[in-house]
Amino acid sequence: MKIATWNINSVRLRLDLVLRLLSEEKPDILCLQETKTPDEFFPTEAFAKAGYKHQHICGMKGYNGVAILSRKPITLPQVRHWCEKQDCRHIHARLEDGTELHCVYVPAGGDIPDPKANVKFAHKLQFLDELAGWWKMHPHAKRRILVGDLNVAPLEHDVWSHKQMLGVVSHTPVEVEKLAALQKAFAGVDAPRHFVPAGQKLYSWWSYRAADWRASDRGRRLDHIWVSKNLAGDLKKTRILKEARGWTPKPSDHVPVIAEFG
DNA sequence: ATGGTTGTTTAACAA
Repeated sequence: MKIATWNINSVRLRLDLVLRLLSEEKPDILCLQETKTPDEFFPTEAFAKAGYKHQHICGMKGYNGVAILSRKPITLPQVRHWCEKQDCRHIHARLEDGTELHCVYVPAGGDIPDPKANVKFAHKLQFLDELAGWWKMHPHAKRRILVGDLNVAPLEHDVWSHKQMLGVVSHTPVEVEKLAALQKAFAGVDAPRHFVPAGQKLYSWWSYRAADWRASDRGRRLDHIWVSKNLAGDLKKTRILKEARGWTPKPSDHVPVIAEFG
Protein backbone atom coordinates (compact mmCIF):
# COMPACT_ATOMS: atom_id res chain seq x y z
CA MET A 1 0.00 0.00 0.00
CA LYS A 2 1.24 3.44 -0.96
CA ILE A 3 -0.15 6.63 0.50
CA ALA A 4 0.68 10.21 -0.44
CA THR A 5 -0.16 13.60 1.07
CA TRP A 6 0.19 16.99 -0.59
CA ASN A 7 -0.75 20.55 0.25
CA ILE A 8 -1.65 21.55 -3.30
CA ASN A 9 -2.55 25.24 -2.72
CA SER A 10 -5.58 25.21 -5.07
CA VAL A 11 -6.57 21.89 -6.59
CA ARG A 12 -8.26 23.55 -9.55
CA LEU A 13 -5.24 25.65 -10.48
CA ARG A 14 -2.92 22.63 -10.18
CA LEU A 15 -5.11 19.77 -11.35
CA ASP A 16 -2.51 18.85 -13.98
CA LEU A 17 0.16 18.49 -11.28
CA VAL A 18 -2.03 16.22 -9.18
CA LEU A 19 -2.79 14.06 -12.22
CA ARG A 20 0.93 13.88 -12.94
CA LEU A 21 1.63 12.69 -9.40
CA LEU A 22 -1.13 10.07 -9.66
CA SER A 23 0.13 8.79 -12.99
CA GLU A 24 3.84 8.76 -12.04
CA GLU A 25 3.57 7.47 -8.48
CA LYS A 26 0.28 5.57 -8.60
CA PRO A 27 -0.41 5.84 -4.88
CA ASP A 28 -3.36 3.82 -3.59
CA ILE A 29 -4.46 6.92 -1.71
CA LEU A 30 -3.77 10.62 -2.07
CA CYS A 31 -4.70 13.11 0.65
CA LEU A 32 -4.83 16.79 -0.30
CA GLN A 33 -4.87 19.97 1.75
CA GLU A 34 -5.63 23.57 0.76
CA THR A 35 -7.87 22.48 -2.09
CA LYS A 36 -9.48 25.95 -1.88
CA THR A 37 -12.73 25.06 -3.55
CA PRO A 38 -16.34 24.34 -2.61
CA ASP A 39 -17.27 20.70 -3.24
CA GLU A 40 -19.40 21.52 -6.32
CA PHE A 41 -16.27 22.72 -8.15
CA PHE A 42 -13.95 19.91 -6.97
CA PRO A 43 -12.56 18.01 -10.00
CA THR A 44 -14.25 14.75 -9.00
CA GLU A 45 -14.59 13.45 -12.58
CA ALA A 46 -10.94 14.03 -13.51
CA PHE A 47 -9.75 12.03 -10.50
CA ALA A 48 -12.32 9.27 -11.08
CA LYS A 49 -11.08 8.98 -14.66
CA ALA A 50 -7.52 8.65 -13.34
CA GLY A 51 -8.65 5.65 -11.26
CA TYR A 52 -9.55 7.38 -7.99
CA LYS A 53 -13.28 6.78 -7.89
CA HIS A 54 -13.61 6.80 -4.12
CA GLN A 55 -13.44 10.31 -2.75
CA HIS A 56 -14.15 11.99 0.53
CA ILE A 57 -13.95 15.75 0.18
CA CYS A 58 -14.64 18.77 2.35
CA GLY A 59 -14.12 22.15 0.75
CA MET A 60 -15.12 25.77 1.09
CA LYS A 61 -14.79 28.98 -0.87
CA GLY A 62 -11.30 30.40 -1.03
CA TYR A 63 -9.58 28.83 1.96
CA ASN A 64 -8.53 25.49 3.43
CA GLY A 65 -10.20 22.33 2.13
CA VAL A 66 -9.14 18.68 2.47
CA ALA A 67 -9.70 15.58 0.35
CA ILE A 68 -9.05 11.83 0.38
CA LEU A 69 -8.81 10.16 -3.05
CA SER A 70 -8.67 6.37 -3.16
CA ARG A 71 -8.50 3.62 -5.78
CA LYS A 72 -10.31 1.26 -3.43
CA PRO A 73 -13.53 1.77 -1.47
CA ILE A 74 -13.44 3.77 1.75
CA THR A 75 -16.11 3.73 4.45
CA LEU A 76 -17.34 5.81 7.38
CA PRO A 77 -16.41 9.20 5.87
CA GLN A 78 -16.41 11.84 8.59
CA VAL A 79 -15.79 15.57 8.87
CA ARG A 80 -14.43 16.95 12.16
CA HIS A 81 -14.81 20.54 13.32
CA TRP A 82 -12.54 22.23 15.84
CA CYS A 83 -12.39 25.57 17.65
CA GLU A 84 -16.11 26.12 16.95
CA LYS A 85 -15.41 26.67 13.26
CA GLN A 86 -16.54 24.80 10.17
CA ASP A 87 -13.42 25.45 8.13
CA CYS A 88 -12.70 22.15 6.34
CA ARG A 89 -9.46 21.14 8.02
CA HIS A 90 -9.99 17.54 9.13
CA ILE A 91 -11.65 14.54 7.52
CA HIS A 92 -11.22 10.83 8.07
CA ALA A 93 -12.38 7.50 6.68
CA ARG A 94 -11.76 3.76 6.98
CA LEU A 95 -9.78 1.74 4.48
CA GLU A 96 -10.76 -1.80 3.53
CA ASP A 97 -8.40 -3.33 6.10
CA GLY A 98 -9.94 -1.25 8.89
CA THR A 99 -7.20 1.37 9.02
CA GLU A 100 -8.53 4.76 10.09
CA LEU A 101 -7.03 7.45 7.85
CA HIS A 102 -7.01 11.10 8.91
CA CYS A 103 -6.28 14.02 6.58
CA VAL A 104 -5.51 17.19 8.55
CA TYR A 105 -4.71 20.81 7.77
CA VAL A 106 -3.53 22.63 10.89
CA PRO A 107 -3.95 26.46 10.88
CA ALA A 108 -0.75 28.23 9.78
CA GLY A 109 -0.93 30.61 12.72
CA GLY A 110 -0.09 34.01 11.23
CA ASP A 111 3.16 35.89 11.79
CA ILE A 112 3.37 36.80 15.48
CA PRO A 113 4.04 33.83 17.79
CA ASP A 114 2.00 35.23 20.67
CA PRO A 115 -1.55 33.98 21.28
CA LYS A 116 -2.51 37.22 23.06
CA ALA A 117 -1.35 39.46 20.22
CA ASN A 118 -2.38 37.16 17.35
CA VAL A 119 -5.72 35.35 17.22
CA LYS A 120 -4.44 33.13 14.39
CA PHE A 121 -1.65 31.81 16.56
CA ALA A 122 -4.15 31.28 19.41
CA HIS A 123 -6.34 29.33 16.96
CA LYS A 124 -3.40 27.14 15.93
CA LEU A 125 -2.53 26.28 19.53
CA GLN A 126 -6.16 25.59 20.42
CA PHE A 127 -6.57 23.41 17.32
CA LEU A 128 -3.60 21.27 18.36
CA ASP A 129 -4.92 21.07 21.94
CA GLU A 130 -8.42 20.05 20.88
CA LEU A 131 -7.17 17.39 18.49
CA ALA A 132 -4.90 15.92 21.18
CA GLY A 133 -7.77 16.00 23.66
CA TRP A 134 -10.02 14.16 21.23
CA TRP A 135 -7.57 11.29 20.82
CA LYS A 136 -7.15 11.07 24.57
CA MET A 137 -10.90 10.95 25.21
CA HIS A 138 -12.23 8.71 22.45
CA PRO A 139 -11.56 5.09 21.63
CA HIS A 140 -9.86 4.88 18.25
CA ALA A 141 -9.10 2.29 15.62
CA LYS A 142 -6.20 -0.07 16.27
CA ARG A 143 -4.65 0.77 12.90
CA ARG A 144 -4.31 4.51 12.33
CA ILE A 145 -2.64 6.83 9.86
CA LEU A 146 -2.62 10.61 10.16
CA VAL A 147 -1.32 12.69 7.28
CA GLY A 148 -1.37 16.32 6.31
CA ASP A 149 0.04 19.80 6.54
CA LEU A 150 0.51 20.14 10.29
CA ASN A 151 2.25 23.52 9.86
CA VAL A 152 4.84 22.66 12.50
CA ALA A 153 8.43 21.58 11.85
CA PRO A 154 9.16 19.70 15.07
CA LEU A 155 12.83 18.71 14.94
CA GLU A 156 15.96 20.85 14.80
CA HIS A 157 16.77 19.54 11.34
CA ASP A 158 13.21 19.94 10.07
CA VAL A 159 14.17 23.58 9.46
CA TRP A 160 17.14 25.15 7.67
CA SER A 161 18.29 26.93 10.85
CA HIS A 162 16.98 25.86 14.23
CA LYS A 163 18.51 28.91 15.91
CA GLN A 164 17.06 31.42 13.46
CA MET A 165 13.67 29.74 13.40
CA LEU A 166 13.05 29.47 17.16
CA GLY A 167 11.00 32.67 17.11
CA VAL A 168 9.32 32.00 13.78
CA VAL A 169 5.79 30.55 13.65
CA SER A 170 6.03 26.84 12.70
CA HIS A 171 9.10 26.13 14.84
CA THR A 172 8.48 27.91 18.18
CA PRO A 173 8.86 25.79 21.33
CA VAL A 174 5.18 26.09 22.26
CA GLU A 175 4.06 24.72 18.86
CA VAL A 176 6.63 21.95 18.91
CA GLU A 177 5.48 21.00 22.42
CA LYS A 178 1.82 20.92 21.40
CA LEU A 179 2.55 18.90 18.27
CA ALA A 180 4.48 16.42 20.42
CA ALA A 181 1.49 16.17 22.77
CA LEU A 182 -0.77 15.51 19.76
CA GLN A 183 1.60 12.87 18.42
CA LYS A 184 1.67 11.21 21.83
CA ALA A 185 -2.14 11.24 22.10
CA PHE A 186 -2.42 9.77 18.59
CA ALA A 187 0.34 7.32 19.50
CA GLY A 188 1.94 7.64 16.09
CA VAL A 189 5.37 7.02 14.61
CA ASP A 190 6.82 9.81 12.45
CA ALA A 191 7.15 7.78 9.22
CA PRO A 192 9.85 9.74 7.33
CA ARG A 193 11.98 9.96 10.48
CA HIS A 194 11.61 6.20 10.86
CA PHE A 195 14.12 6.07 7.99
CA VAL A 196 15.96 9.40 8.02
CA PRO A 197 18.13 10.11 11.09
CA ALA A 198 17.22 13.18 13.18
CA GLY A 199 20.57 14.77 12.33
CA GLN A 200 19.78 14.92 8.62
CA LYS A 201 17.90 17.85 7.08
CA LEU A 202 14.43 17.06 5.77
CA TYR A 203 12.01 19.58 4.24
CA SER A 204 8.62 19.41 2.53
CA TRP A 205 8.04 23.15 2.02
CA TRP A 206 10.00 26.04 0.53
CA SER A 207 8.73 29.63 0.62
CA TYR A 208 7.53 31.33 -2.55
CA ARG A 209 9.42 34.40 -1.40
CA ALA A 210 12.92 33.10 -2.03
CA ALA A 211 14.46 34.38 -5.24
CA ASP A 212 15.78 30.86 -5.84
CA TRP A 213 14.21 28.26 -3.52
CA ARG A 214 16.61 25.52 -4.61
CA ALA A 215 19.77 27.59 -4.19
CA SER A 216 18.84 29.11 -0.82
CA ASP A 217 17.21 25.82 0.33
CA ARG A 218 15.61 27.42 3.37
CA GLY A 219 12.99 24.73 3.78
CA ARG A 220 10.81 23.39 6.56
CA ARG A 221 9.20 19.98 7.14
CA LEU A 222 5.58 20.96 7.67
CA ASP A 223 3.92 17.94 6.01
CA HIS A 224 3.75 14.71 7.94
CA ILE A 225 2.75 11.07 7.90
CA TRP A 226 2.19 9.41 11.27
CA VAL A 227 1.32 5.73 11.63
CA SER A 228 0.21 3.75 14.67
CA LYS A 229 2.94 1.58 16.17
CA ASN A 230 1.39 -1.65 14.89
CA LEU A 231 1.83 -0.30 11.31
CA ALA A 232 5.37 1.00 11.75
CA GLY A 233 6.83 -2.47 11.22
CA ASP A 234 5.11 -2.65 7.82
CA LEU A 235 6.68 0.60 6.61
CA LYS A 236 8.88 -0.15 3.60
CA LYS A 237 10.04 3.34 2.62
CA THR A 238 9.09 7.00 2.64
CA ARG A 239 9.89 9.74 0.17
CA ILE A 240 9.58 13.50 0.04
CA LEU A 241 9.20 14.45 -3.61
CA LYS A 242 11.40 17.54 -3.75
CA GLU A 243 11.45 17.36 -7.53
CA ALA A 244 7.73 18.25 -7.62
CA ARG A 245 8.68 21.78 -6.49
CA GLY A 246 10.35 22.14 -9.89
CA TRP A 247 7.76 20.39 -12.09
CA THR A 248 6.35 23.69 -13.25
CA PRO A 249 7.07 27.41 -12.98
CA LYS A 250 3.91 27.66 -10.84
CA PRO A 251 4.23 24.87 -8.27
CA SER A 252 2.68 24.49 -4.82
CA ASP A 253 5.05 25.67 -2.11
CA HIS A 254 4.65 22.19 -0.55
CA VAL A 255 5.78 18.89 -2.09
CA PRO A 256 4.19 15.43 -1.75
CA VAL A 257 5.19 13.10 1.08
CA ILE A 258 4.80 9.39 0.39
CA ALA A 259 4.84 6.27 2.57
CA GLU A 260 4.89 2.70 1.30
CA PHE A 261 3.84 -0.33 3.33
CA GLY A 262 4.72 -3.92 2.64
C1' DA B 1 16.69 44.65 9.91
C1' DT B 2 13.72 44.17 6.03
C1' DG B 3 11.25 42.31 2.39
C1' DG B 4 10.56 38.98 -0.48
C1' DT B 5 5.54 35.60 -3.49
C1' DT B 6 1.20 33.32 -4.26
C1' DG B 7 -3.94 32.23 -4.26
C1' DT B 8 -8.71 33.64 -3.99
C1' DT B 9 -13.63 36.27 -2.57
C1' DT B 10 -9.73 41.70 -7.59
C1' DA B 11 -9.36 43.88 -2.24
C1' DA B 12 -7.97 42.46 1.37
C1' DC B 13 -6.69 38.56 3.46
C1' DA B 14 -4.29 34.25 4.41
C1' DA B 15 -0.32 31.55 3.83
